[in-house]
Amino acid sequence: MVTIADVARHAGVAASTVSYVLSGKRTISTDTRERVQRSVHALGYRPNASARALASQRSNVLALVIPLRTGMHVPVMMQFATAVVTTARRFDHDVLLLTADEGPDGLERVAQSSLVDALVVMDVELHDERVPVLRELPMPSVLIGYPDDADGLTCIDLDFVAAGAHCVDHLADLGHRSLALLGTPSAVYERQTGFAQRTLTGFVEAAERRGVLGVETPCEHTFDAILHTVEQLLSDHPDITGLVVQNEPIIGPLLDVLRRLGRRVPEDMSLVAICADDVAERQVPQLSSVSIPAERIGDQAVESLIAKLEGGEVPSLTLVPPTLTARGSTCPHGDLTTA
Amino acid sequence: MVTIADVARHAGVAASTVSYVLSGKRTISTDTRERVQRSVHALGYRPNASARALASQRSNVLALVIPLRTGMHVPVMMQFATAVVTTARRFDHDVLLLTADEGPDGLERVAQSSLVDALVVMDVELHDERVPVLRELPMPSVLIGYPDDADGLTCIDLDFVAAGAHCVDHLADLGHRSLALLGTPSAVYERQTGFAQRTLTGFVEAAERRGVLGVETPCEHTFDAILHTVEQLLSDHPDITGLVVQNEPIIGPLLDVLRRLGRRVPEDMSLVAICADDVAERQVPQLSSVSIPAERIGDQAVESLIAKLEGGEVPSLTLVPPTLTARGSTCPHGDLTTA
DNA sequence: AAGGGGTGTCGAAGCGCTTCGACTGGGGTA
DNA sequence: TACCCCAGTCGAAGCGCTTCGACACCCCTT
Repeated sequence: MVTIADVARHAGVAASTVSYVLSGKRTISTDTRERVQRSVHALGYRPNASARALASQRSNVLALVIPLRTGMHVPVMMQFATAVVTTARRFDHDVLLLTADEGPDGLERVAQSSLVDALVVMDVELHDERVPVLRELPMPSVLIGYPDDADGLTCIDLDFVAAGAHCVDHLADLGHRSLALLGTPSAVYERQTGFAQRTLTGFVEAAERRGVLGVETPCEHTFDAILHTVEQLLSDHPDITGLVVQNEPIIGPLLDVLRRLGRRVPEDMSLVAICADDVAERQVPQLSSVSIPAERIGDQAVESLIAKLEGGEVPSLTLVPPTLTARGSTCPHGDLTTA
Repeated sequence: MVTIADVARHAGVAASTVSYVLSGKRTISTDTRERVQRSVHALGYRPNASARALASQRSNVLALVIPLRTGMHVPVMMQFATAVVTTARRFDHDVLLLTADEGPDGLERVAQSSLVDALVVMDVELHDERVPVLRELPMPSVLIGYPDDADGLTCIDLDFVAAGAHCVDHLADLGHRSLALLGTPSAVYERQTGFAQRTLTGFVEAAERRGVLGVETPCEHTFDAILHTVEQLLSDHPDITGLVVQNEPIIGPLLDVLRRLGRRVPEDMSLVAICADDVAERQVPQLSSVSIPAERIGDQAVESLIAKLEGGEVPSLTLVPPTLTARGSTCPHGDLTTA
């Protein structure tokens, strides 16, 4: 392995000069700089990450904590992860992958051993036991999602309350008077997962505001569960004509179920999904949907984290406004002129 | 931050003694050991990872290179990633996440800067430009999947040739004489991705051996593409009664397509999938399938890597034998007594 | 001609740990 | 009794880098 001393010798300068050429932290004459750069190239020098981290107290590594929980939709998580890694690399940082099952201890471990400089935590629950740990940790962190008490934290999330409301508004605007929210598996609600709770809140509030019926039910992932849930729903509330779905993996089977029950989409049943755009576009008919801007949120998380590392101030809570794209799964219902 | 010197002072011993207590590399009297351990606890000491890495030339971090390529099935990749992280933690290692789009340079970067001790590389192509780099790198690596020339490498993979053959054998045993392989998107074949190529090879060879018709076609992910592909297939080869599918995301829509075309599964068309068990079990009917033991392969990859780090010898190529589980999507065809 | 202020470079002191060789003292052997 | 050996501990020397203060040297001012 070639060290900074080898480069210094080769270029005929002191090691510290090489360091300053590489970091740009002091002015170096053009002549010296170029000579050093040539030596770096010639020898194929790569700074040793540990030595650098030890001396500078910066590892240039971010921790990314991803959930491995039941009911989480994997492709969306991967989009977050990918965005985080890609953006981290833009800022010359690497990403250490932690799974949520290490819990709060895992955060303490990587933070207190100075393995990482900062943390990105996904899948935050309303009352998350990692939150107090994050508050005490001697390094910045950013949460994707946010707990009940976001004080002293930096959180970024899609505004799921608005997302739930948008769906209701869209359907209500089309004249639908009875709506249902087909949500995530009940385990997700029981964990008090923020995004699920908030969508529900937005859905319920908007339904009230618009004076329409808004019922909600969790839904598991198996075909039978979907079939049973929808049958139950439609027998309890036969007049439902608008469905909001926040549960990506059931979307395909749900369309089958509706077909099997003789409900055409959108003629008999309008449907709005909260899901990634490509999923919505892949269905037949294409689904009206509120998209999940995973890439944007992942980018933003890393950018905020880097800003905090450099001593900048970032807002405590950033809510990304949702956008609804109307596609072929929703259509007007009833006599709109009286609505 | 509390350092090893603080612990040593607190326990009334030398810093090196603390180090030896922690590493177990020299014998320490029970008395001293316990005193040191109490001090470690009392002060909440965590060794500094960079200092440790610098002094010991071991970072205790593995690199995991995951693909972000078109056509890859995300949930399966996450299963690999999860298994790798979990097993790495069992061996007291962490995992640095790299995306494949950093290419060979990314491998060199993390290896030569001593950021990691070893690498796990997923989604290996038959002629992978990262392979020569891996051969030269001064540290061990394990590939999940394997290139044409696996010499000097350590590779682990499901035996996809056998997987393809198993599917054919299963269908042929049931009396089917005309089979088709519905494969991955053509981009995956064009990249010369090992698993896709090998399944194809196994499928073709087995069809030949069994004296049955075996045609193959790639298939994109959109509904229209699936519909078109299947229609084309059935019009070119109307007598096809057995389908092998290696393309997880199309499984749901494919069942729709068959239904729409009036082919009942399994009465009119038997279907074997190469996919994760939970996906197979979620369908109606449940699918006969060859499962992808992602967890087992991920575990095995890390175990081999750790063994190599400790100087052990590991086989160059480990092929995990596939297992086929018959479920409700395959049934006998024709007059079996004459087959 | 003397003084002052940049600019560019160097040397040395750490960063917190591991590891090597050396030392001590107690127990066994000859 | 003299010797040796081993278990247990210590001190010091690094690992490869960053960073601080010091120091030339040159140019400009007065």
